Amino acid sequence: MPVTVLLVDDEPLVRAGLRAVLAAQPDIEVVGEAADGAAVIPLVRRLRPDVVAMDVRMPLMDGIEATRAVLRTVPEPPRILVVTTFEDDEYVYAALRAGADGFLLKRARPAEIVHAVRLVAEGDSLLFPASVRRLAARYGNGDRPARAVLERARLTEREAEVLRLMTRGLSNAEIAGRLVVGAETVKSHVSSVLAKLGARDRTQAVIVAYESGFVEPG
Amino acid sequence: MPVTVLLVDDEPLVRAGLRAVLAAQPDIEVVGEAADGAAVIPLVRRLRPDVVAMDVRMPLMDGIEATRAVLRTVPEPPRILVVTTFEDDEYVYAALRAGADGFLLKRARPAEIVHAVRLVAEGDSLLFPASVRRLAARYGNGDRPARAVLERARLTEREAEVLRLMTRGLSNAEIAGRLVVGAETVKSHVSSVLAKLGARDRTQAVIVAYESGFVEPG
DNA sequence: ACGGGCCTCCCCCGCACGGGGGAGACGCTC
DNA sequence: GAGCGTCTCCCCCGTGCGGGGGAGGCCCGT
Repeated sequence: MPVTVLLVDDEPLVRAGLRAVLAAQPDIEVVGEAADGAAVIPLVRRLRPDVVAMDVRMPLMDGIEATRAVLRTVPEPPRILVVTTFEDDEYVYAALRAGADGFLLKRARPAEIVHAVRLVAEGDSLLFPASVRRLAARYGNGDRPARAVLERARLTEREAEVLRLMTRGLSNAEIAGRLVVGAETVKSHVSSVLAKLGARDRTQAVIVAYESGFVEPG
Repeated sequence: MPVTVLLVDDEPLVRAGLRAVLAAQPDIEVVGEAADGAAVIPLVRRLRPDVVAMDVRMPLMDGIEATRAVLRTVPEPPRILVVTTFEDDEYVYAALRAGADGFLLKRARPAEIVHAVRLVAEGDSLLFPASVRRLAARYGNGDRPARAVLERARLTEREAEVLRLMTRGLSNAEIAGRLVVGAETVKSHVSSVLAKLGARDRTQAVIVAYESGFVEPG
């Protein structure tokens, strides 16, 4: 049973490119396309794709709104992979708050694109992929509703515990003391957390934890 | 004009100790004492201290509630320095959300105590003092209202900008690229931010930024 | 004219961090 | 019994990070 993907982008060229890259994979099937966010919901209901590759900038309804709409109205909604350009970086965090599961740069190499679709389809998050790391948002005056992204990041109990302590500002050594395990063990868990979250370092992991609602701040 | 301090702790011994340490300083004056949070508000209104050294655990009204009450009801409220024990670590973040300006361990050395009072009185924050670094909260199911602690942390424009980029997960080199300055310059600003926030590393700084409302997450 | 704050950049230095490997023990499912 | 995931710990290694200094230029207020 292949991964089914719905492409949403206002540029036919981009859709064609994505289709070409993804359809070349035996385990991925492009089941539909849409040119605007407004058309996404009925398509999702009908096609029930596993993943929606969602462009950010679109004429009628942008990707953020569309993401929010899909997640709010469709039961058992698909994973949302937001497709951005380098210029859209300010939308990254807004999209995360809207409930997106991953980000992908249009200029990413085909292998990265395929990888991202598979990852998100499997329930993992891809919040700071290598190609997005250089991005940063100016603001991101976002939208309140945030889905618990990390719940689907497949963190194990131990990893979640380690992440929680990371969000309290503890160093690896301090975490080791708290959990009464070796420092090498903590490093191991931290590495897993970073990989699963797509974070480069503990700071990015903590940011993801806050933005995704893993911790509730003031 | 010396710094005026109000001591709030249910243990007379602790009050006496704080009084002895602080009164020995020529620039610090202890103007009053209270044994419970419930007695704080009228005392603050009457004495108008610069700093309230507030214990966390107290019989009638704890330090968190008292902090919130003071900041809500008193115009031009004093700075709140929360005095904790090693066991009270779970209250640290709740206190921060309530609007506290700094934290201090009772077991801290006299010089550290004096330093903390001066820092907070000057408007700086002391959120991760050296003596509190080993602490960590389990949860911190806190209270929504959070005062903009960082507004009084005396960050310069540039420092605030650097902190903002830190909260977006950027490395020093990336920040340097964004601001079109040298990497050494960024390091300098980062160090200033860490010092002013009492943070040990950029991760703690980002946590403080989130907890204090410097960034609004999802 | 002088000081003070801010921004900029420089040096040296130690260390925690994170990547890339591997490996043994346990419990689970098939 | 074999396989898998989790948790635990180990190695090496590079480097980004942060502390500790310092220093020059700029604006601003007195």
